[in-house]
Amino acid sequence: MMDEGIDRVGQLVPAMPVAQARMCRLMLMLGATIERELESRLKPNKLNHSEFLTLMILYSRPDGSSTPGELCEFTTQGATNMTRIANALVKRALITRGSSKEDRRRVLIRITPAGRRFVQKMLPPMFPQVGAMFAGFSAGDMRQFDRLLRKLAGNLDQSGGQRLP
Amino acid sequence: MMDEGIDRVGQLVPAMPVAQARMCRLMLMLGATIERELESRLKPNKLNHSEFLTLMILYSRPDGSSTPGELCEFTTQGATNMTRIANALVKRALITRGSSKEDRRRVLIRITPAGRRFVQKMLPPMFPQVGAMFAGFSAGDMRQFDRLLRKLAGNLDQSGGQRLP
DNA sequence: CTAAGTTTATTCACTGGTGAACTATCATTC
DNA sequence: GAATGATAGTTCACCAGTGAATAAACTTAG
Repeated sequence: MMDEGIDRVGQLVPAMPVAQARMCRLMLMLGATIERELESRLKPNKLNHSEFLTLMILYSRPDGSSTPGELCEFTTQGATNMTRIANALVKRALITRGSSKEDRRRVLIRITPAGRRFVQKMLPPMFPQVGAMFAGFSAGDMRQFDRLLRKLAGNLDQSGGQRLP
Repeated sequence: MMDEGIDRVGQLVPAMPVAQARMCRLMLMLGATIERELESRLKPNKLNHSEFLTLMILYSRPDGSSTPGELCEFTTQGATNMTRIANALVKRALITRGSSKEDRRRVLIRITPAGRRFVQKMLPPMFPQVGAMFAGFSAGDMRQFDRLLRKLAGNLDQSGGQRLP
């Protein structure tokens, strides 16, 4: 039903790269679908996607700590939003916020033991669905898919990385 | 840099389907990246993604018309937001809003000649980048990628489609 | 025909995210 | 060692999207 739309636009505007446009649209749709699915799983835990991602990054760190700036970089969030995320997670006692000794501008964010327990409890129920997403994917499919996604990511880095004023 | 994070979480929580989780995260990242890229292209035209999509659907229709409800369905937007989108596009005279004769609850939305011209002018500058996204993709790659994306979409429809109370 | 239920769209209050301005600290240089 | 400039975070005002409540029109059953 989306394909027909793109085809028809391709007829009206013949210079359009139809196949690529279709892929692009597919990626956008799938990204949005997965995001909705994820958020619906997070909602019972009263987390949104960025809060979850932030918490997971901290969880994945051996020392369980980071700074707002670094978290912004890894989550591709603005600093403004990271402030709000940190506020929310601090309020729930999943992380702590303290100031660094060496550089008093920096804020040190650290996951708490309660935060770790929270993650360990929250993750497993999501596994079945993550598995189901890739039902019917052979080992070769997985390899191919990984390769193609990373190739696409590389191309996007190239063309999007033209950011020097 | 993301892979290490997932690997480490996989060590801490051994039941996790690491490969699938990685793909999932990749899809989310790519979806977000493409969306950002698209929106940065749309910004000079003072459109956002949903407004663009709405306009393109109307453009793709032979008669250039639809209703808010139908547009909600195709754009996966809430009715609330569609009202706002229509307001914005009407204000710019890219679409018109009129009420249906047969069913006076329905609102008829129709793209204007100015709207069509606008689309025809706006699209071509985006083509080079859409092409560049898939630079280095062979014909086989494109076929594989399409196949895998649609398989994934099918699986998501299955598990997400459990919506009957 | 009318009462109850359904569908279609809008309004309102709220959440999530962003850019611009601001504050505080650190680094550099004259 | 003050002045200038760069960095890290926060605050504020705004944009985009959502759920719940509402209004208007249609449908159906008695």
